[in-house]
Amino acid sequence: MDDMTIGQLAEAGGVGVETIRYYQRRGLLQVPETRPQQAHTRTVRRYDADDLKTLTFIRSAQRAGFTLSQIEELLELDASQDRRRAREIAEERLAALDAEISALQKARHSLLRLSKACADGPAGPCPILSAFDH
Amino acid sequence: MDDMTIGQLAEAGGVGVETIRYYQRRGLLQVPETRPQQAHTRTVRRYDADDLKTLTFIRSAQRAGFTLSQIEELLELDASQDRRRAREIAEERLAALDAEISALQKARHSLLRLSKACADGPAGPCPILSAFDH
DNA sequence: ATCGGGTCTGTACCATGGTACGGAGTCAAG
DNA sequence: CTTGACTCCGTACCATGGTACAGACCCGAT
Repeated sequence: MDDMTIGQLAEAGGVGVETIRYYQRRGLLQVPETRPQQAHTRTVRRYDADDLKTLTFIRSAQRAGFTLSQIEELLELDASQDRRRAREIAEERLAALDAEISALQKARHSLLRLSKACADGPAGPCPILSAFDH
Repeated sequence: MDDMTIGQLAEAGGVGVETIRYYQRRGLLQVPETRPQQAHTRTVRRYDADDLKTLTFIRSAQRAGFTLSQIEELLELDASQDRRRAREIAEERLAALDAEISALQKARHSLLRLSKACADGPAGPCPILSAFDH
């Protein structure tokens, strides 16, 4: 888990190498120092379990609907331990999430009706354009 | 409701004029003929209730998570009355919707836990980075 | 000592879903 | 018959979240 190359980190996090570099460019993941080791210089960067944890967090937060900008803020809050703001953000997203969930559930109902209406056999209507007319 | 200008259609559909033109470019809304009227030519295009219905459908279908390309296909299916394919698409989206809903519900739980953990007062942890660790 | 595969840096490009703008034409009201 | 608002058309630009090079370099195995 510790001391990975970028390729191994990507693999472990289930993303592509380019995605990691992109997160680094955005400032979501920091770029580890390329510490010259012993006598001869070392130019490949190494990543550890903390980096993987951050990466995993980023992906989960994305799944929760946060944008990368918001995730950036969350990572800063984690560093600064600003619990008030953290809570605020969580609750905002929570409210948005509830709205999204109920919108999706409405859509789900409409699609279910549509799918039934368009059952096989030539009879009856298959009113695509009216599918969402409540 | 009938015989609107593009601005009125946009207003009625709750979108911007540019959005309508964009949908036209994408082929989701057709561009009405600029029928020369009586003696003097008429160059502004006119829209009717059917156009509004299509526009409304597009927005609803978007809310249901369809992409504009999929919506394009749905509009074609509506024209051709291909009920088998229509049903297929509806059911695919339905399955995706169920997956999305349950992902959002998981996220919701995580955020709820986070928001509670980050309650005011200095005590206890506020583990942002671990918020989604199951 | 060399070869293949991974890494590094920078820059370019992609899809999606719009949004903005310029310059010309048109339309209805005063 | 002019003015102001709206339309038309083309083209350019935007944000988001990546993805794809190219041209170096480095590193471990053979």
